[in-house]
Amino acid sequence: MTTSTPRPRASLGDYRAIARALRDEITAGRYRPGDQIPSERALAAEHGAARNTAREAIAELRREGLVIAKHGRGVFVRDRPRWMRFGRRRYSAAMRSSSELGPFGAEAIAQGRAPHVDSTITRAEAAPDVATRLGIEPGAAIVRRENWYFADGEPVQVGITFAPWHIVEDTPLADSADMGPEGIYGQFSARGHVITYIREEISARMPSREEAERMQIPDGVPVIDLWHTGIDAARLPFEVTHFVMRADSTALDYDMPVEEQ
Amino acid sequence: MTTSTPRPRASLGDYRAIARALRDEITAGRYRPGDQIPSERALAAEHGAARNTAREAIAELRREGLVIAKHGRGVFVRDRPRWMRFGRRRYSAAMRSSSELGPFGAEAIAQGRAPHVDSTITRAEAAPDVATRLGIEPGAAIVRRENWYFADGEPVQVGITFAPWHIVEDTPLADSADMGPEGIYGQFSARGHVITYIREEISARMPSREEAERMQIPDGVPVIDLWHTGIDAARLPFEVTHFVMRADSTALDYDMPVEEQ
DNA sequence: CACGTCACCTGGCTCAAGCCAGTTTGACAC
DNA sequence: GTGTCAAACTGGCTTGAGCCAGGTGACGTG
Repeated sequence: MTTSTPRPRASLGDYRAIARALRDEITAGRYRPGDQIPSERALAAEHGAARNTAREAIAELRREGLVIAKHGRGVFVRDRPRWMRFGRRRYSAAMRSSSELGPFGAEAIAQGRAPHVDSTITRAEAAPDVATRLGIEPGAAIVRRENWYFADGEPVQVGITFAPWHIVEDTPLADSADMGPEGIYGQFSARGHVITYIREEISARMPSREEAERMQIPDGVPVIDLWHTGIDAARLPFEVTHFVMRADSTALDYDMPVEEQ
Repeated sequence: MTTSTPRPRASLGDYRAIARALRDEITAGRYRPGDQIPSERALAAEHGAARNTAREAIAELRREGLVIAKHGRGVFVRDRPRWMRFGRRRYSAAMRSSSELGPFGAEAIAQGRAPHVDSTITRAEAAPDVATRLGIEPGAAIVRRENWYFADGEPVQVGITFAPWHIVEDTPLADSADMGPEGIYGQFSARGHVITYIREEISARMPSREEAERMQIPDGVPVIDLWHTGIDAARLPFEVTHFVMRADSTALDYDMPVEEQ
């Protein structure tokens, strides 16, 4: 300690107060999306607090997803990303034939964003998660199709599709990224599996560190974790897809009859 | 500074390293749910770091939802909460008549947890959010039924139901918590609105500070934000409910036909 | 004009110290 | 035995210092 001053107990020195002040200014529109907020050092001076305290206030706003810090550049108010909505209709035949882009591309364009998909296709063995949903034995041969979906160059969701190998064998499903004009469900149709019912299991959680890095998810943004199962007219599951979606830019939207079909 | 020692740059002094070490011990089962992990001071000593650094490591684990800190007592490994699943069936007539508890109570009991609901019923005016979903004018008279759902005494979700006043007038819906044996949808049925379709708009986000406090949501746990609309056989919406659910203990589970009914 | 380089910003992280407020525990008085 | 109260723990928060690394722009040199 420099001197033995009893530390005058700073006037307000509360990181929550600083956070609140900033939050208010942001929500009031004094700082707009993309604007830079004062630096940690400036905030500290302004509030008569230590830099660490200002830093803690900023950490709180980051956790809330209000701001985003860029090393060496500053802290900026987050853009409220545009929402992309997905629901039951993305699987309908109408959607399928109306667009070469698939449901993701169609929604992206509807939101004025440029879609782009990266695919990696491999053969694999069914993990228990997948096997139970497909009604097959764990370890059975499957195809694994990992798709990264980008809007305006930003990754917004990943979907990993699994299907039994005996269904996809000798079709583009087994090894090609190009699903033709009818998309992936057109290919399954051609093999006799018309998507008729879907099951969607939805939860949310914080991304793992790895997911946060690969999807460039800022602090304070959760992900939607969605297991989708495609079921054919014979009530047999033929495909499951595990989606992980940025929750700040994705909403799910379902309408359905209440009673059993 | 006490002296002008050049600070020997701690051996590892990385909060991420400490966090990783702890995380590994937790996932490996060395610390089990409910166990107390070493105190901030002990961790710091153990790793030859400053207490602040150990503290930062713990903060990371809290954000990840792995541990929970109790002031004055210590830091404990979180119990993995049991999941409650909700889906389309909770609105079905079968569910309605089978249980006096409603879908929440039924699911809680299925999970071996004791359900409990707190209700506050008021008359209000429709906010734009609500009005557009109900297809009425903003500001129109509505009933507002706020329900807090508890499992084993812990609040796990809130649902605020809104319905037009002209529908609920002179029924228990307008002012009573007791919905009778058929539950809330039984009451709507009696007024000519049989729930036939539902629309569910789902997203996820971090809880606000206030929500986190009222629902006792630990750090690092997001919430599922669900707008539910009840639609009758004439395709008219008669009720909307805004749910906020702890995402670490709630999953949504829908199965539905792909095509329009 | 192009290109480097360097000062000066930014946030990221750490340290060592200290005060405060909850919680537990055990010694001591009654 | 029962109650009380203080000591010794816990986490919560703050200070002010310092080093590091990324980013930017002015300035100077070729």
